[in-house]
Amino acid sequence: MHPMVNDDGTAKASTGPDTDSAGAAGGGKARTKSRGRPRSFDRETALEKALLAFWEHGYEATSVSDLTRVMDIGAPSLYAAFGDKRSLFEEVVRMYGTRHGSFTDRALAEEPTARAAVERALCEAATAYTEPGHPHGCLVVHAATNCSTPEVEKSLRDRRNANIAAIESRIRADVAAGVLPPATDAAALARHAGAMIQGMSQQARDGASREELEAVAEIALSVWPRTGTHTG
Amino acid sequence: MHPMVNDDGTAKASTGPDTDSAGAAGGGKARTKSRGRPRSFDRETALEKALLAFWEHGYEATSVSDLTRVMDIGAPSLYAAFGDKRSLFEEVVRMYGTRHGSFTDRALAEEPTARAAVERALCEAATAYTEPGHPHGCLVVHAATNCSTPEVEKSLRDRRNANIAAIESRIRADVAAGVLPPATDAAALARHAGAMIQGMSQQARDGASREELEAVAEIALSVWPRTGTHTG
DNA sequence: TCATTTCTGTAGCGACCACTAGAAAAAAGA
DNA sequence: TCTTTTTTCTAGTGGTCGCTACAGAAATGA
Repeated sequence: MHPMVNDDGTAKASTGPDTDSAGAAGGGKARTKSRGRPRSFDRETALEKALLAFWEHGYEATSVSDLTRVMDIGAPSLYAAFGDKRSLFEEVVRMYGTRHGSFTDRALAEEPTARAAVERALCEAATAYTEPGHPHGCLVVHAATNCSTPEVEKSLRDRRNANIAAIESRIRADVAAGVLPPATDAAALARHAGAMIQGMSQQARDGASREELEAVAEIALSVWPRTGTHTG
Repeated sequence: MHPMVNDDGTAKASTGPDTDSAGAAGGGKARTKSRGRPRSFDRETALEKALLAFWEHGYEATSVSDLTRVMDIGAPSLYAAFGDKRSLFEEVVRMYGTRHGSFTDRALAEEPTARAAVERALCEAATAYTEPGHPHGCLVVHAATNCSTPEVEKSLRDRRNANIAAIESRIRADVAAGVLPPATDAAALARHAGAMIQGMSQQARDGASREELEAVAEIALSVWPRTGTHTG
């Protein structure tokens, strides 16, 4: 009845037996074949379809009936495989995070300075938010604003604020390392970058092209002292 | 049956007679007393309540039953006075525009330079978006994202893009007047300001304080050459 | 007083919402 | 083959959506 998380990290409602399951004392994923009727659809493919639907229309405006149509499965199959609508959305958000929404984290981890990381993040935002093949803008920014389910709204807001906190922490590290001047207002600079990314996402939704967003990003970047090693 | 616009500029469904109405040849608003049972609520007060509800929860997530509750009127009264839900929302957006959402237009009209206008707009945005007594952020930005009624979504998007176009046109005027260098990318600079305002609105929704937004605005303003006369 | 006009409350319309009971179908194990 | 397990399809559940028919209430004009 209740959703659970199984060994491949995905939330499921009733996939996998409710009994002691695989590898209670064994070696993990020994069970390769389940026992009953096999699923007639590919779970990940269906999840991708759900991602596109939620990305385009948001959590509330995407009805279960919309979902079953684009995923091409019946409602009972959806509920059996993904739990309820909220669990499905949470799983969609997780997939979005790993596939489309991790460029800022990657930039913060891989670039040598905060300045270079933000430069790369803004530049990649311009690309990602206008990429063909999926809706424009950021799902985390737009899929649960004005949502009558407060928990869903909060979960996305937490992700947005966590992103800004990560930028701020990277900036503080540079200040501590002497890469940025000690008087740097790390919180404000991080919030500026976050607001910029979110504003660019809104602009992408409103029709701005990649080139236009890149021009915006370049302007926004000029507020940073040029101390990084990443030369755009 | 069909909504109509009467002489005070407000959209109404069946307020005012369908006959030749007041002042077909007379002096305008001669009719002060209507004929039937008088309305038991103040139309503007009810509209303000609707504004707050739509502002907080957005177009879709605010149901007619929510509206009748906060406006403290019955559904038939709502429909008689405001038409359907969409007309009511449009009127709410108009009220929002005149009461809360015109600071950019005012700044563009009153400040001597584009730079000063954007500075004032960003500063007033920080104040307006965090003002107590009403929801944070901008209704035009947040009330109809992920809306399953495309016309409503488009109407707010048009307003956002019109705002940016107005900024761009003000910048072009300064370029033509020699206040800004000829090489200025007016479109990008305007879009940057628009994205900044929208990002600040999102930040306000996500919990940023007025002071935090002002710090962001100050950073964002540093991309402009300091040629204005408005000294913040 | 009475007819006319307009608004208000009740009560409910069909459509859609998220969700599910129950039976048939398709696999594995005995 | 027969049982067990799981998924599928059909057909709904109660609830809410935006919206309205209808009758009574409250005003004006005759």
